[in-house]
Amino acid sequence: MSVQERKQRERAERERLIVATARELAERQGWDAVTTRRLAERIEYSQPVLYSHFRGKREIIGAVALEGAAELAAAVRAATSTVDGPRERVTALALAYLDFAERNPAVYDAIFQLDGGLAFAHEDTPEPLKDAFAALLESLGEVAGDGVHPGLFTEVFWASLHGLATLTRAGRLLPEDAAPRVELLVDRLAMA
Amino acid sequence: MSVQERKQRERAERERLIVATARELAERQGWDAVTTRRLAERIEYSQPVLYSHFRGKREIIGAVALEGAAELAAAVRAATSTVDGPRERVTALALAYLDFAERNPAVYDAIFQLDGGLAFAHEDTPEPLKDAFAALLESLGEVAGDGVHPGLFTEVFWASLHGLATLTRAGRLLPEDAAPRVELLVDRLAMA
DNA sequence: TCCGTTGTCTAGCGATGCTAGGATCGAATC
DNA sequence: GATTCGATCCTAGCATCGCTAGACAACGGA
Repeated sequence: MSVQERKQRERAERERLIVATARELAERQGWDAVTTRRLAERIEYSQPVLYSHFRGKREIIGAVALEGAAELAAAVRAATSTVDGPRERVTALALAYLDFAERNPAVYDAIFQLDGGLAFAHEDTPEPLKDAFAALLESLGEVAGDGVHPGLFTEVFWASLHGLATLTRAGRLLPEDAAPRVELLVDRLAMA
Repeated sequence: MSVQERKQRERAERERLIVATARELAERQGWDAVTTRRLAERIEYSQPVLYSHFRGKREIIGAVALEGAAELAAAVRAATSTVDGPRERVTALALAYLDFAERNPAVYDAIFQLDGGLAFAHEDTPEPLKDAFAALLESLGEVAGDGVHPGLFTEVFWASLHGLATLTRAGRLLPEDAAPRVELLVDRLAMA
């Protein structure tokens, strides 16, 4: 029994190593640099080992995405928990969200841009993704305004943040004016 | 002289063929299916011919992006030109923008998601891209509100639309609620 | 001590973007 | 009209990609 448990532990540990290495490599050199060969070399195993843990590269991206979604949810909650006032919380949320996207571009891509083979907007959506949306909803639902469904409002606000994040990082928007953009967005969208 | 001119015409014609074929293939089967081999086969030339027109696949994507940007600008102007009232124009703009993204997903990706090797937010940004932004600015600048820079407002509104477009198409948002999302966005962001 | 399972690696497949080098064709010159 | 010469295009190939088959070794249980 104990032998099996040890092997399971080692296997789980190796899986964490794969995900962490993929993430680090992606963050450092971009997802294009995350090839199965390079990844295998970094973890000091051969390529086929990766396929004993994941179906393919997509699933590895998906694993990074889930890990990142949990961190994003935590970051948002941490940023809003210490702030008084609904409107101020929303501002803090927006800044925390954009800050996360800026500091973890590869992870952000894994969550929202790349195909990690994850389901969205269904009941079989992985828990971390639903929880990340829930974290947004907690603060944004307060400022949806009368007669506006909190979920709908959260979707719209989230989409705006997502647009700012991706367009900025893709070089479509200059990062200098990030602050006034957030200010404008919160001023107009948040009621109360 | 006439011989050279004919050759130039034929060359330009072939270049258009390459771009049109790449676009059609991308729209039909996704950008992943647009390989240099398949593209070469479709235009009935060998692969190296592509490289006598473009530096590589990136530049082909860029060419599709420029063509698409011009069409997007035209679509936005067409949708807004026949509408009375600033607010109504903005609603029409938003719907036209999202409609374009939905009906030309591959082209939209080429413009805003993929790396087409294009410069943005600089003075050396290609004209069609600057003009597409200008087309948005024409209608959005009217509803920026007092003391708000029209360019900044346009950026924020555009980012919101971009977020809705990409999240919807990536399966992150359900398409059913598209209409109320737009309504909410226009209601809150547009002043006047 | 032997067997069988489990785990890992080497080697290779088809496909990718891109390029070198030779063949071919047509226009200009004698 | 024959001949050169440059432009144009294609065949063939390189390195790399994601992924997999099959050989091999290591180790627990009989």
